[in-house]
Amino acid sequence: MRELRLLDRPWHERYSVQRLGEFVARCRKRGIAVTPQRLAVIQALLASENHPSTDEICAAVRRKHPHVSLATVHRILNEFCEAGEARKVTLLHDVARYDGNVEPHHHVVCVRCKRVHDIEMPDVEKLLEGTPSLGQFALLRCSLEIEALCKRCQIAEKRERTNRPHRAEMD
Amino acid sequence: MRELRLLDRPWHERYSVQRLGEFVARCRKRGIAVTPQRLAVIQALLASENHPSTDEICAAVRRKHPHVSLATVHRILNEFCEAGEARKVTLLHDVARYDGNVEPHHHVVCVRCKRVHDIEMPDVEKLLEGTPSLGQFALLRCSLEIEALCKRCQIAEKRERTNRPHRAEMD
DNA sequence: GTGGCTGCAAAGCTTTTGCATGTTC
DNA sequence: GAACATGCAAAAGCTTTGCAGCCAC
Repeated sequence: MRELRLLDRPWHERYSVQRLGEFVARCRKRGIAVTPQRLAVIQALLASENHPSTDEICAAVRRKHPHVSLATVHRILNEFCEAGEARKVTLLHDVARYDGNVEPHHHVVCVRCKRVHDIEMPDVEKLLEGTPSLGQFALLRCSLEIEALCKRCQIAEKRERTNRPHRAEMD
Repeated sequence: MRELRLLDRPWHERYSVQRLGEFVARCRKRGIAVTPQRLAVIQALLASENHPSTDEICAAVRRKHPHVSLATVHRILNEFCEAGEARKVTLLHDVARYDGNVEPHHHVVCVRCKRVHDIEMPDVEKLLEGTPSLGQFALLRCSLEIEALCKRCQIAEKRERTNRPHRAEMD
């Protein structure tokens, strides 16, 4: 399998320009107001090639709008994730979680209740064979995180969707 | 690829018993004192099939040792991770990190400085094809997290290992 | 003009740290 | 007995929330 490669800068550039161009239209469609703060946050987010923390985004935003509050950046980033404008890299970030199983294995995570279960998938480790490094990174090991919905949360989501007046919600 | 499966309880049981049996010997080998608190934590960790938070471990430990402090559980779990007795499921847990790229893609993470870079690996998405669910979990999407060391940290680690162990650098 | 958005400050959580005391080897 | 581990409480981070004022639509 020889498809493993870092996403490069030209790709990133083209993607960002396109997303930025669509941003206002997407907000309108979702009924989200287009404010200077939201524009500044999406710009900072798309400009960054690291995966920035709220603090870093806030610092970038403040270079042009020094008055912007950290709390607002938090609120905006959360909205963006719900709206599909951004993705939280750290699904399980709120509390540290530990695993007594130190053998190589992978995880299924319920995106709603954050329950985690181990899975076995021996072929995944092979993905790294023959690729000791990637750009500046020396590869050590890999683990697959499968996002899922557990039974209990499937039922809860269905109930919520039928009971509650529907927002435009795309999966 | 038909190897995807949840790790089941019998496997977990056997593994835990073995690890627990080796625990004291492993501590001796590493020069870590065997205290009642550390024993209670490793027991709680191996007994759990969820991936418990520090708080949950502490609650489990307190059922037998009501005096144990949450700070101690934190300290012990961190030690266990360094000693290879446990694994932190949430590598990037300290701060929330966001990604402006909402297309399916994967990540390389430097385990030392936590720098993250996007990677493309189209075949990985195919791992889930033909497996809509696993046990109680309805699968949605997956993302591969490759643990690695970036150039800067490779150099830093090498320096640390050859020089005497000074840990005076942070960026 | 109105409903939603923002800034500020305070509160809420999780995790870490300092220090005196207690334990392991 | 010496070095290390623990408990407690306080501090340190990150994130969320309440509320008055402001702005996009």
